[in-house]
Amino acid sequence: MGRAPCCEKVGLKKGRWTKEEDEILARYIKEHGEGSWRSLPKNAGLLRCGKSCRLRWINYLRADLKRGNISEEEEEMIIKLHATLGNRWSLIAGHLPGRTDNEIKNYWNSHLSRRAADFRDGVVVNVDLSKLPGGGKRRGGRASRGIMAASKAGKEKKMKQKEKDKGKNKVAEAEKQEQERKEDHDMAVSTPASSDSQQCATAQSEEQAQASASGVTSAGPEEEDPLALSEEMMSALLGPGSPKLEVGLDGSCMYSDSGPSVVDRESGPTGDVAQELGDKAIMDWDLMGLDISTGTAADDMWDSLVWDYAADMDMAVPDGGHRQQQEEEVMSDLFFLDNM
DNA sequence: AAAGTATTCAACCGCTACGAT
DNA sequence: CATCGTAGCGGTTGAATACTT
Repeated sequence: MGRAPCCEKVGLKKGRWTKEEDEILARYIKEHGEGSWRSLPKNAGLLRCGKSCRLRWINYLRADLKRGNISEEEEEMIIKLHATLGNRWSLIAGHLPGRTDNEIKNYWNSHLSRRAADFRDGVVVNVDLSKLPGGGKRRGGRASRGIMAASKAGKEKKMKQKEKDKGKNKVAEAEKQEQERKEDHDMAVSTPASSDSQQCATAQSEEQAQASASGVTSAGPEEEDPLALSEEMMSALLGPGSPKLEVGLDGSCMYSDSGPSVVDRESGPTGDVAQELGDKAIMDWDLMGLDISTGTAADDMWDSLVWDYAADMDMAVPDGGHRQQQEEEVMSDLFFLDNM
């Protein structure tokens, strides 16, 4: 015997909520409080299922919801949290007061995932958009929120368009530099993410690429990298009361002893091993077997990230067949590049 | 101005975890 | 322990809309 449906579907309204329905729901919850979603629509006189009511309340009607565009800070937070938590939108939303999981999920899917996907393979392609069919112009489609907001005023619109183009140039410049760097370092090829188990590495790869794309390595001093790995951000990721993270000269992440508490070396957030060095605990971030070596200064961390592909394979993928498969993927990527 | 296309986002759907019985 | 009901989560869908041609 199958389970009874969560709500009586017959005769219930679906689709967009009307203003009247919103008012009824909001008024009812104001009087009776949240909960009992199954009985709520009946009691409130709504022709909706409880699930729909709950969703409408949580995602739209709650008083503490933040309206308006996602700020740069929030966007940065989402990116970092997603790199750590994956698609656990409710958890991510928990770190962003006033934002719902649905909103964040939508924002990710429409704004951020594509950006991430562009760099997912770690193979950054330098493409002259002007040489593409149509001169690389977009063929229709709704503008992003930022552009939409700017389009409210004609002058602002033009200004925003300029900024947009500037951003494109910035990305292209970063890609160009990345390409040059690749030519300089034959082995500096990042690994394509091939499974969920490499999500952390993928996230790292994304961040690397995004940091690159945002001008860390090429932009002038006026360009502030919105996606830079900040100490505050990482500390926030580790939860309240966590010590600050510092990036060591050798690429290891280091907990500063200035933090309010000492991190249990056995249960670091994502690090596999912690070792004592003086009065500091140093985390060697394994990152799912991907070795990351950095340059000599933490400031240049992203600039000088080197993904030692061969070494990774030896260490992380002992299985010969799997290794060969991944090597083929990389070769495939390179072949694709050659034929661009 | 109309048609075509891309994008956004509210809402739905299916699944699962968890508490109650 | 098994079953049921509920809440919550993440994936997906489709209408609305913006933009280009």
